[in-house]
Amino acid sequence: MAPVSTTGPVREGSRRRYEERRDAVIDAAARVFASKGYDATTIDDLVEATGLQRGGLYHYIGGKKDLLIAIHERFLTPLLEQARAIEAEDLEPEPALRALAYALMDNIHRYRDQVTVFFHEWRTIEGDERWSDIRRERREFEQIISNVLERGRAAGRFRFADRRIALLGFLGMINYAPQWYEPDGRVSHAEIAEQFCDIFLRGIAVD
Amino acid sequence: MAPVSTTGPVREGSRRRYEERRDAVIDAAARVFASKGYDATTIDDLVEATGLQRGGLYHYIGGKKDLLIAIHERFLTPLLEQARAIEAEDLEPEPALRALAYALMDNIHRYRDQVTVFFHEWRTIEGDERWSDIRRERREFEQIISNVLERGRAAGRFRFADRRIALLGFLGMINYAPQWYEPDGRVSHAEIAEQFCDIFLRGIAVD
Amino acid sequence: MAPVSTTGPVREGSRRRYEERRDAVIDAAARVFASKGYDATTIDDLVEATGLQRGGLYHYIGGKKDLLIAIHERFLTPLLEQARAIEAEDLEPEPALRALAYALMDNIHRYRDQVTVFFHEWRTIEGDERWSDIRRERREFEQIISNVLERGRAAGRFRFADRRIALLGFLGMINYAPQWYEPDGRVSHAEIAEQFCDIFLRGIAVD
Amino acid sequence: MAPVSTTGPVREGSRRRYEERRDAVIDAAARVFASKGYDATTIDDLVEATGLQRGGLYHYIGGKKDLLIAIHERFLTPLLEQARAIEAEDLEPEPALRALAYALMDNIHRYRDQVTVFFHEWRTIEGDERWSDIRRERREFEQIISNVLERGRAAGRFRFADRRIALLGFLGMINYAPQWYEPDGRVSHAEIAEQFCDIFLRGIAVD
DNA sequence: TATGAATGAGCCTTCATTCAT
DNA sequence: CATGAATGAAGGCTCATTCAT
Repeated sequence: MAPVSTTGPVREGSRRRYEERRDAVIDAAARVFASKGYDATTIDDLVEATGLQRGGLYHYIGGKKDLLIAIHERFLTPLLEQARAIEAEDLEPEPALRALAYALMDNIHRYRDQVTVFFHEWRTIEGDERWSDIRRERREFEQIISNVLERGRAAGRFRFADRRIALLGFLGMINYAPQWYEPDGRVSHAEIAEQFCDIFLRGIAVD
Repeated sequence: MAPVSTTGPVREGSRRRYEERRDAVIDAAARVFASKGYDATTIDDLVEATGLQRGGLYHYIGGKKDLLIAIHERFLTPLLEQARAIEAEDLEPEPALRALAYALMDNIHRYRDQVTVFFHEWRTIEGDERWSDIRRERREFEQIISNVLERGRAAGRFRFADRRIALLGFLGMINYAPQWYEPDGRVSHAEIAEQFCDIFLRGIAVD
Repeated sequence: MAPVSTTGPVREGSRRRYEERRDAVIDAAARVFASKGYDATTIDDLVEATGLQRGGLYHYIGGKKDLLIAIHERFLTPLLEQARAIEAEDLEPEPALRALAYALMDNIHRYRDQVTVFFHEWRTIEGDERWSDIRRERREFEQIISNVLERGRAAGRFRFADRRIALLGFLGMINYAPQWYEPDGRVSHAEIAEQFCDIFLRGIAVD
Repeated sequence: MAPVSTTGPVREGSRRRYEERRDAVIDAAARVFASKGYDATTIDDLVEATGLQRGGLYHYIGGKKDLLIAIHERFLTPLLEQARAIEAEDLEPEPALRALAYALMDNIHRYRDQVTVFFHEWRTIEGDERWSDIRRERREFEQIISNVLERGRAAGRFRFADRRIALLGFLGMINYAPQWYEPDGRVSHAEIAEQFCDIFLRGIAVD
């Protein structure tokens, strides 16, 4: 490599390469965790899945548990951004709920491994210091949906005996999907979101 | 007491005591697994939870993994019996679905620990030989619900774009409950089932 | 049972029954030890082999290790008696050696399990206090053979470079038999003893 | 050193070091097994004997049982090579048998611990998949000796009632040696082999 | 950066033996 | 004599992580 380019660009480049590899490690871990479970996965499984060596792996991760945190950030951050964007659009309650359902289902589709991992292993990181951040983000996401429900009710468009129960029913329909959803299945993730919304919205519709 | 009758009752009694203790072990295990997770639970945790010693524990279980099987049977068997009884009653589609929802929610309420454990750890027993039995029972339960949906549609009472998606939406609402349900919460499990049915049944109702 | 006979005969009878059962336990243990090895055999294996229960077994044995001692006494005592009897007969060296070889081979044939067990597991009881007794008996048996060899040499009938090596060669031929001998084999144990003697005696014969 | 050549030798070197240490582990295990017995030897005994720690030990072995296989290969492979070489020399029956006896006794002398271990513990690996390989090698070794006996008989030099019994007598003399042989004893292993051959060859000689 | 040998705590399980009934 | 539940020490093995090279 030429000495001229070593200072600036190279450091940029090496940092980028570092982060690319790190992301590749996280995704590989998500894949393995999703298929065997977190505890049943050994560092050697990750070594095999990443093509790195045991020691090399630790250049990219702090430890096995950190991967769980990283895996979660991987899908929750973009999901929350989408939800905030939808909220900012100030749509009518029905299309807002549909947009949120689609975003969530799209997230499940895109980050299926990551979502699956989190779904099964969140208790593992429950005691971790970063758990509160994750918890806050999840709460915020749920609050955005809850707000839409409330807006619909206030506008006389939605009705339900208990808003929280309605919210949890809505979330349950979609969040249960990682347990059965298959990317190449008969029904696409977008159609699933649509059909769930059809049922749920008619279910809470006034009239 | 005549010598003839001594063997019978005594053996009966000791067998009963054995099974009672075994059930107590399984329930204790379910409680601990539900709170710490299966992998994070050590045999010593179970020793502490049961009051037995390490070796004594193994009189009642074949191994740690067997507990997972036993825990599942604990709640799935009565649930399936209830579902079959409901099916045998030959109710109208709407009350049939409500009865099934109630049974499922009641099951979650009663066997909360067991359901929670299964929900998180079923993959651990996926490879086990007894897994196929469990799988079959679960399939049968789902089929019973699916049949109700089909009957409703055939009778012109229900409508949905895809029966399987509707089924999974229904199951998702309820099966997601172990993730948030608290026995002493504001809304009872019966009310939860009722509200979910209100939404879902209106959501798929014709008219 | 009539009260009259309880005093004398009954105690005799019960003691005999006790010893019969004890012997049955020892033989069953020898059979299992011979086939699976001492360490690999569990008390439960013996429970199964004897038809007794765990606790009941301990009425007949002091412990697992004691069985090893008992098993050895089972074959060594009669063997030594035979050897002493042969020695007392004051035969010529050749027939004396043949008689001893036959006695040893007969012993292997009769107490095959016991001999096999001892052959593999004698080190287990090496530290035991009763080991010295066993050792002494074995020494005495070997000494009897050694004496015959010496008598033969003194009489100008046998020749060998080293008496101990000759003795060990002779013992090796026969003692190695438990490793390959099968009771229903083509060649009987008596014929084996005979052929070994044919070879060995010609091998050390003067002229 | 040119970068190109660094990979090769270095890997060679580390592989060699690995194998050297592995052999050291196997020999240490043989020593301990020979003195205390396989079952009575704990992993901690091996830890102490090797200077490694528990986990480090498992870099070199697959498990305790694997050591037994490795220990056997350690002495059987060179023995079989020697036997094949002797066979290839096409010696007269008498010197051929002497050469084989010497090779076997030399093997016992050199790999005393390993032979002792195998002698006592072969049943432990009887069920192992690699057992058939070992069995085959042993059979081949015995067959080589058997062939010599047959050649001798065909040439009118040897006589015996049954070739297999003669073979087993010959093997027994030598194979029994690990039970009593001591390296620093009065008679060397070469002399032992010689004296055994003197007796056995005269024993089966024609004339 | 990369390697992989080494660590050592900790896990699940087995098993000979005891003892209240 | 018989039972079998209970004991508890000990064993083989795994695995996340470290660190000298």
